[in-house]
Amino acid sequence: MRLSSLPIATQKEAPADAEVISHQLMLRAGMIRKLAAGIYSWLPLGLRVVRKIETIVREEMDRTGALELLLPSVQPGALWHQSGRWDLYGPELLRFTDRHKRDFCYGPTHEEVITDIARRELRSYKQLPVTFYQVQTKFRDEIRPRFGVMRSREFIMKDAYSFHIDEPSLDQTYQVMYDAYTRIFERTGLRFRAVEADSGAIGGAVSHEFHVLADSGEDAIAFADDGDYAANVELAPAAPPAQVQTGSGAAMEKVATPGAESIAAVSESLGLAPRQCVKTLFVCAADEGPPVALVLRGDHELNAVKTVKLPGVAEPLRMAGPKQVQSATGAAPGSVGPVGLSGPVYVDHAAAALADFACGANEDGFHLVNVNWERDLPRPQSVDIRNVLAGEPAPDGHGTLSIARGIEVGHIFKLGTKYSAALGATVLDDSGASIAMPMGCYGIGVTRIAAAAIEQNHDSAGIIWPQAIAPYQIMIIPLNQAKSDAVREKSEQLYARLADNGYEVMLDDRDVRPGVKFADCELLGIPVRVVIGDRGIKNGTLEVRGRRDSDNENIAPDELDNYLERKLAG
RNA sequence: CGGGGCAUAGCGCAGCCUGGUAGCGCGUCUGCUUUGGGAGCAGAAGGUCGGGGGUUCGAAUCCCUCUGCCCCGACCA
Repeated sequence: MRLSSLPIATQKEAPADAEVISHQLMLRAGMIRKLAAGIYSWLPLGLRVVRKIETIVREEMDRTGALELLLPSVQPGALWHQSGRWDLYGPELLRFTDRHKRDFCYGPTHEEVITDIARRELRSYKQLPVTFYQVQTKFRDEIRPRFGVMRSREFIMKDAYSFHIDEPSLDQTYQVMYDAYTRIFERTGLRFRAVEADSGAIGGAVSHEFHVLADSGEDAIAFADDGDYAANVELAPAAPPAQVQTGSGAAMEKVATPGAESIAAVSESLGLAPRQCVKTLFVCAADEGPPVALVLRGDHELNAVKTVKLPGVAEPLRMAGPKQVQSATGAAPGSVGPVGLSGPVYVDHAAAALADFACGANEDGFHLVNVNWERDLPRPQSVDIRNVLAGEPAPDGHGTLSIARGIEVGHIFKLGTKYSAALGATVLDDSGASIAMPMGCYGIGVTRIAAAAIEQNHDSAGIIWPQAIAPYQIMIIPLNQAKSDAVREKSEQLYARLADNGYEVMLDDRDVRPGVKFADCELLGIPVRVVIGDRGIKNGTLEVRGRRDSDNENIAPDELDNYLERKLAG
C-alpha cells in the first residue's frame, strides 16, 4: 500500500471525548471514525486489523471441526418470547417493529436463532456433537457506551454454539474450545489469562473468561503466581480467616465521632486500623421488606456478584437509599452498625472473626468501640461477600493470589438445556428417547480485541502492534525521494520485492518531511520499518528498526530476509 | 436510568459573565524555500456559533425548549 494513495490523514490531537488510550490512538491513526454513540465505522487500516483477528479465530475454530455459518442479525421477537428472554433481557435489547407491527430485535447474541436451527436440523444423537460458529455484527444498547470500540453498542463477535447428547460430551467440547481459545490468544501475541467466571445473565453453570491483561482493564482478576488458580474477582471465594480474634474483655463503649462518616475518617478519629473497624451497608430486599444489612471489615470491599446470590437480597443488587437506612437504623449511613439491628443481617467471614471492633452506633455522630460478637450482639450467620485481596492464599490451597486488571475478550459457557428445553430442541438417543440437547456457548469479542491489543501495547509515540494482527508488517520510508533518483528506485524495488515475497508492506511515498514519516510509522505501530536514504545507499546498507527497538540497525541488503524472518516470527 | 457537564471551522480551544466586527493553534489549498524526527515565509479557502422559540433596535453571548454528545454510578464480548 502506498501512503500517497491513502486518503485518511493521521491526527496529532485526539478528539476531546476519547478517554482511553486505545480510543485516542485508533482515532489518531485513522483506524475508526465515530458515527453515533457507541457506533463506529472501520477505515481501511482498522479493518485490516479486524480481518487479521477474524482469520486467526476462523482458523482455530475450523481446526476444532466447528462449522461456520451466518445467522441473521435481525431476529423475530417471537423466538425471544419462546425462550422467555424478550421480557428478561431488558432495554439492552434493541427492539423494533416491522411494517406489520411484528416485534423484532437486533441480535445481541444468537442462542435463540441457533437453537431454532438445531431443533429443525438435528434429529438424532448420531448427528452429535456438533459446533456451529459465526462472525457477526451484534448490537447491545449499552446504557453507557464508552472507551471507543472497547465498549461500543455495535461490535463484531465470534459466537459458537455446541450441541450434545449428554453432559460428558459437552464437557469434552468445552475443553476443546478452551484449548482453541488458548491457541487463538497465543497467536494474537497478546498477554492474556483464562479465569473462572460468573456466568451472569446468559445462564448456565460453568464458565471461563479470557482476559487480555492491561492496567486499564475494567475487570479485576485474581490468580496464583505459583499455582493454577485464576478467577474473576467477582467469583473468587474469600476464605474465612484462619484465626478468630479474642477480646480483651473491655466493655463496649459509645464514642462521639462527629463528622466521621467513612471508614478512613472513623479509623483516624478512633485511632484504630481500618481492619479493626466494621462497615455496614444496606441493600434492597427482594420482597420490599426492610433493607438487608451487610457487615464487612473496614478494609474490605463488597462483592456484588456474591451478595446478590444471598436469600432475601433483591436482584439486581441495589444499595438502599438514605431514607431506608434511616428508618432501619435511626441513623444516617455514616453512623450505622450491626448492634441492635432488627432486620436481616449478613456478616462477612472476616468481620465475624473480629473482636473488640468498632462500628457505627446507629446514632448520628457516634460509634461503638470494643464491640464483641455474642457478648454485645448475636453472632449472625457469616458468609462470603467480599472481594479477595492480593496476598491472600489461593482458594485451591496452592500459592498466593495476585490481582491484575483485565479486558474480557472471550467467554465460554456450559449452558446446559436452558435454551434447548425452552425451544424444544430435542433429538432421539440410542434408546429412542427424546432428549433436550445440552449446549455450550463460546464468544470472542473480535473488535474488542483490536482495542485491547492497543491498551496492552503502546507507548508515547503510538500503537505497537503484535505482528500477528498488525495492519501491515513493514513500512518502507524513502528519504529525500523528491530529489534522489537512487532513493526512489531503491524504495520501489524493495517495495515490489517484499510484496512479491508475500509481505504486507507499506511504502511512505508521500512528499513530506522525514519527521512526519517517522512519526506516522510509529503512530500506526507497524512492526518493522526500513529507511532508504542516500547515506545507506552510499554505504551499501539498509537501515532497519523494530517498533519496540530503541536504535536503528544497519544491515547488508542481502541480510534483510533473515532480519524480517526473525523480527516477524510467530 | 439517576447525578454532573459540554455543544463556536476537519481536530484542539478562546470569545459568553458585562449583547454590537467570530478569533487562535493544528490541519487543508496555492507559490517559493527546505528535506534524517510532526519545517520556514507569503497568500487563500473553510462557520446557518447544535435545532426551534422568545427578550432586544441588535443575540455565539440573556431566557425557554428540543436534540446530540461526554463524565461519575448499576450492566457486558
